[in-house]
Amino acid sequence: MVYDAEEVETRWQKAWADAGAFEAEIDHSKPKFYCLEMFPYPSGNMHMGHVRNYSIGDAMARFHRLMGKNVLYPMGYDSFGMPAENAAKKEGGHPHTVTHRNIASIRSDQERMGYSYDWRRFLATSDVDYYHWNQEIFLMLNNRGLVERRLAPVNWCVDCDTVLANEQVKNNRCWRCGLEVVQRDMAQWFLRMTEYSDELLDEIENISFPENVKAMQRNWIGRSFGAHIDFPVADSDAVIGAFTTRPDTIFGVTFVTLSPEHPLCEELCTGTEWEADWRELRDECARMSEFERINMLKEKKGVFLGRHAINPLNGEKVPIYAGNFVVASYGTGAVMAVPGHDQRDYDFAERYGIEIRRVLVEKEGDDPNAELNYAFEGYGPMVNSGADDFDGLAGQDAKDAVIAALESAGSGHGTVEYRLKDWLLSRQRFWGTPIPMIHCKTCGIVPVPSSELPVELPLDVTFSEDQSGNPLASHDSFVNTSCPSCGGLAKRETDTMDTFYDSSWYFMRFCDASNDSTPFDREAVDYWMDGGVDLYIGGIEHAVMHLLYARFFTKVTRDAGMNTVGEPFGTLVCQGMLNAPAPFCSDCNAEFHVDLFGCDCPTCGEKLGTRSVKMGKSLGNTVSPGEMVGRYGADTVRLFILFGANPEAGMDWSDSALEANHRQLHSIIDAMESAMTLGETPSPLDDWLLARLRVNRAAWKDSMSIVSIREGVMISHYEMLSDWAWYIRRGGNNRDTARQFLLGWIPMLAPTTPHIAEEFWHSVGGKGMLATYCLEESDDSSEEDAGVLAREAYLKELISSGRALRELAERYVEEEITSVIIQTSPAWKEQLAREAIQLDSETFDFKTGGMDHLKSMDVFSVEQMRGEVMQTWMELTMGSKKKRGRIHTWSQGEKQLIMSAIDEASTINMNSEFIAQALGVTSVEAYPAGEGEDVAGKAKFAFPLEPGIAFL
RNA sequence: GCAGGGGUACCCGAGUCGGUCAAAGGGGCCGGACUUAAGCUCCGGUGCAAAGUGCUUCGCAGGUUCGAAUCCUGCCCCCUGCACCA
Repeated sequence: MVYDAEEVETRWQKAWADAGAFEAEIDHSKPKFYCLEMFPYPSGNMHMGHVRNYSIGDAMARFHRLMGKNVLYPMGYDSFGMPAENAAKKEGGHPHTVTHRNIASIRSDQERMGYSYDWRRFLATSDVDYYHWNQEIFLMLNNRGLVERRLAPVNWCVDCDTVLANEQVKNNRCWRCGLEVVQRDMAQWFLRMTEYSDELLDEIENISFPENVKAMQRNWIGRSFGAHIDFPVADSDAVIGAFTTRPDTIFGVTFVTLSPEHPLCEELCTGTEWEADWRELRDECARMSEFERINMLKEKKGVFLGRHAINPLNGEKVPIYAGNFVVASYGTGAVMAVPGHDQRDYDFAERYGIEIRRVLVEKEGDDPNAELNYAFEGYGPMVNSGADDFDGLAGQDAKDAVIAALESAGSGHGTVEYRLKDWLLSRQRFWGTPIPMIHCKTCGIVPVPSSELPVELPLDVTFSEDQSGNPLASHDSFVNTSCPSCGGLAKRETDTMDTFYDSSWYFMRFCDASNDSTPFDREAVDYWMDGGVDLYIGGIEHAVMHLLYARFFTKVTRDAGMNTVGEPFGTLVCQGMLNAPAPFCSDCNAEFHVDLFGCDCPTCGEKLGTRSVKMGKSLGNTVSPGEMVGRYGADTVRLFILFGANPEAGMDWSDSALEANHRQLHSIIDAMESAMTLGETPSPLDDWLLARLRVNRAAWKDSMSIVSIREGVMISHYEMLSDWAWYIRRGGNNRDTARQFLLGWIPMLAPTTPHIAEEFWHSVGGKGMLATYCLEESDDSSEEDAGVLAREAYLKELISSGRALRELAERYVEEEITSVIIQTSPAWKEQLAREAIQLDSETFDFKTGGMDHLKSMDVFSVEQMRGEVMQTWMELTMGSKKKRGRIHTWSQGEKQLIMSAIDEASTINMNSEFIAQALGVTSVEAYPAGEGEDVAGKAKFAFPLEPGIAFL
């Protein structure tokens, strides 16, 4: 067949769309399956990373449709954000125009791939009919006390001209543009996500996210249990509150350290001889870039502030320092320092000559006064507390006792600290959801009433390169409004929402995407999201940000009575990197742009090699999906992507592998065509082929169910084809069998290569449309199949060992090899085998009773055979040093063959022509060893299912 | 430093409740068949040795076992995330 991929693919894409094949509705009679990919930011054309993401999702959506599930598989666009705004500036247009142009482009790329989305549920977050509901939800959050406006030091990105949330700062750099962020004090909107810290953390245990994602989230939330301890400052009213996870070391406190930025520092040392040193340290820390700071901090540095703090449990006075290693934003920005049991404090104390006191021993009975030459950070019994109540207590008991003492003394309490901060939501940008708040001089800040939503972004704004700041702020008709409360003149909030807000609930909107009266209907979300999205696929880069925000939103909407879900995502799969070759210098350990292929290293001058690295614009090692689809078709590209590696694994782009996959499709096409021309001759091969279908299909379902798509494709696109080829080679020639086989096989091709599968389906006269077809057969393994398969496997094995032997035989046989004599197992060995299998199935203990049993058997009575009989028996039951007994290694089917007394010799003779051909000889003859001449002394090798083979 | 994941043949990559594992599958390479000719398709080979049973190999070094890619201990290396978090 001439395979015109584009013609076939676009034809079926149209047919599927016309038939509404992928439109999903709530149907309680079927199990649901919600398959979702992280929706894209529409930046223009679809890239290979997208192709991988969606090909995985589409394969799973189609697979689950085949399995009879009611599948929801939607697509939309995360279309608010900076790039559109920047593009608009560049071309002097409006982000809305840019966005819609990009959406049209990526959508048409997706359609060309044939992804089975329910396009009726399309959404774009920058459309009013979406962000209207962002605002509605914002009011809900506000009502629930989860919205807060406060002055706070925030991360500011000069380049993006906006603040960033903590999650969006990586190594002190902006996650989007990479510029270093600076700190600013600003009034900002926050969502109080920390209200949900515990639930967000605790429920990680119960969701099936990959371990690394779970670890990152745990890490990010960073809960630590400990105590808050107040250290009064001597001769002052001031109190230093410190957080510690180790209250059991409180008697080892020999100084207290404040972060240089701590407000108490100034208060304590102003006007004293120590002020100058502190100012210097503070300024130095403030001045340092991230890079310097990391290097600097290897050296713990501090200054004495001239005052002392009082340990509330023993009244001891200890010096107060400011230290460069204390983080202002964690805990209280003050640390009780225990050099004996904290390495950082130890280093610091050593440097400044501060006492290092042991208050824990490693194990009971150790010398409480043994000198410490390193900080012992483990748990052990308390010593030297100066109070008998504590000495001897260890671990949690010790902590509890200290906390209780603090609480009764009124100078501290047990507490929990989190690394997680509230979500800084506001952005000083145009292209985002306007925060529905109004600033009124008389009433203060007033929310826009729900009835007046949506607050729309004005379209009459011109963007230009030289403009800075947020155009909303200078848009009079947007800004000027009246107060909903007093009716007086008021101004709108001009900050917009972080775009991560948009993606925090879109998966719920998809359940009810056209609802124009509420964000979504509760019934719809409860149906589709029961147990969470069944399969969520996307990149690891959202492990913390998006996935955490989405979990937070799902919990809040649940608490607001909008659904009963709680956790948004059931199974999460993070697809691996897509790599492609790029020039690489091994000496400099650096990668270069593809333009430098074959050149010398621009740094050191060595010849550049190549290395597979992440596809990306910066190196130019990208591959255009459009071009590949144009050349080979969408099915080939999908096959390559899905067969190249399992979803989570990284994969390398390879042109030759892509071509190989294209050839594979051609082979499958040829197989389909050859099937149409078969005759009507039944043979035992027919049973074999259909048994293979059942076995393969069962294995395929298992693999696909756990998203091991690569294993699934190996079966559907490779194993099945080899089985078909084997059937033909063996002389299979039955049209009915072929049809049955194809009707079973073609649906297995559909998840990966849906278009060509649909084409096949119609050419063999499959029922209805394959896209909506449902596999009903169950593939329970039957004993009959096992036997049929084992018989054929026996021949395959015979040929395979025959081939190996032929090569050896050639060295010994003078003339050209022309024939093969096969001596099969003598009857008595078969008898022993049957006996052993029988005994084994009765859980007979061969170790203790094996020999006695053998001696009771008839074969054993022939004296001159005893040696061989014994040896055979051992081979069957016990095996040798490195090989287990055959009864343990034979498959179920092989045992069946032996028990049913397969006549190996006649099985071989019936297939002698085929075997002869496979072994490259003109004749093959078989007989049981002992019933003919012992050719070449091969009788001794004859064993059940392993005949002795002689080449002549 | 902490946490998570890895190290398998020329390459990619399965395999880890111990034996059926010299180790699936694909790519590449080699050989054969078909063909006027193939870069097409099909078949076979691809650690060493060998008329079959043997040897060496799954990051390194030990250990458990009749038997280890698989289990245990220690070490080395790579990737990813967090990072003076008290």
